[in-house]
Amino acid sequence: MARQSTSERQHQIIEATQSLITSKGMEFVTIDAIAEKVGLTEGAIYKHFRSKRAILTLLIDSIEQNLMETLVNSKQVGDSSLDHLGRILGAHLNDVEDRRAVSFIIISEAIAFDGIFMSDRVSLMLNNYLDFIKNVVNEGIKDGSIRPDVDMGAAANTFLGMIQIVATLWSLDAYAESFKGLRTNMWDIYRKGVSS
Amino acid sequence: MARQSTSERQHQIIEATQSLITSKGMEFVTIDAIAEKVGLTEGAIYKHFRSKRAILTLLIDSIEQNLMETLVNSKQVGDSSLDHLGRILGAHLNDVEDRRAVSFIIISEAIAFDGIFMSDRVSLMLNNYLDFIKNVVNEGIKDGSIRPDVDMGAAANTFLGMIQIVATLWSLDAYAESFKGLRTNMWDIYRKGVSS
DNA sequence: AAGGTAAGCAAGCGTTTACTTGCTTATGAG
DNA sequence: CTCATAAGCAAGTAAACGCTTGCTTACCTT
Repeated sequence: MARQSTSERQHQIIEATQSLITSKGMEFVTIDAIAEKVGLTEGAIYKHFRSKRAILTLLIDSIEQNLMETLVNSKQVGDSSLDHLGRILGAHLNDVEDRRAVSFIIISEAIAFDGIFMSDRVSLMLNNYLDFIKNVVNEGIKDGSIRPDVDMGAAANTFLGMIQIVATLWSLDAYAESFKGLRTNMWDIYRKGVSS
Repeated sequence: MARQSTSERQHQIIEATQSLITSKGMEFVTIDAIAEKVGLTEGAIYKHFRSKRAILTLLIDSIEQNLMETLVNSKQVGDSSLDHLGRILGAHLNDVEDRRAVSFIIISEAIAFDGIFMSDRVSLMLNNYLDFIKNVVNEGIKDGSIRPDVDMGAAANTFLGMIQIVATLWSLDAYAESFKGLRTNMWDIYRKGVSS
């Protein structure tokens, strides 16, 4: 109905896209579906974005930002680096539970989309993420909460793996309930695996 | 050129499909591309399969079979259940290195394809896989190689997570070299996490 | 050798989908 | 109030893709 500015529309459009991905899956993300969700026509979308790729690119930018904010914000005073990792895991699995875990769903799904370009972008995001985790692990070795012979890369990979598999299984709906226990129990295994 | 029987063609077709997925990604898997790879025309594919879905279904059947064979075959005499897990991990990561890890790539990619149906099939496969691992963990608790307070579900999930993340990163080409070390180092973390 | 079965091809159909075009109209600056 | 700007719509284009059709031809059985 009411006309709105491009910046507002852009925001609505990436929100709609995000919502479509989590609720229906990547295959249902068409310009038409996005337009309908926002309350516009297909053509109008192109007043605000040059292409579908541009939409997805901005979406990934926004996801990466959220992701990194989660990483930074979950650190609390008095936490060892190992505690920090535990909180990050908790925060991510919360996102998964709350159906806000586009971050990790998209990793799986976006890969198959738009060929090389998208892969490169997602790959960059993942490497940034892994670098952050590696850094936390490194701090953990310094502050003594993580044993010094742990390989940072392996620790970061395993950590991300735990999150991704939960997101994957959830998105397949293989799940439903068995969540709360899982979080504690997976963390228990990881913690014992890396703590000194 | 030469005519061939449906059973042979079916085999060639799922091989070609598998190869397309690993080399180019799910988006390049079209009937036309498959046909070209096999050396046929599009129409001829439909002499051997009712639909694209039928091709993918048979492919997943074949993948599941390979997967389960790997699980069973990697057990060696004298191995504890924990050792068995270690060998399974090794076998899977070998597959990833050898670009034969369709099993895990497809988990990510096929989800986005063909809606609910495919998801259900993949979900079933994953649950079968996880059940097997849970069982090995359970045996490990009995034979004393795994500590008794480890949650079987969490242990199985974490295990699968390690494999999937490596496959994901590899398929994104975020990798290349840093592989050999990773295998040992990830296993080191996992082992310490679950062993008694 | 004959005939039927089924593998194969070339062409086309119908749908989906990203994107474009030509026009209308709301909005905000001067 | 005026008018340029840009948001929006309806309709259309072109390409991709799954699948079908009508016909041909290789192969196996008898």
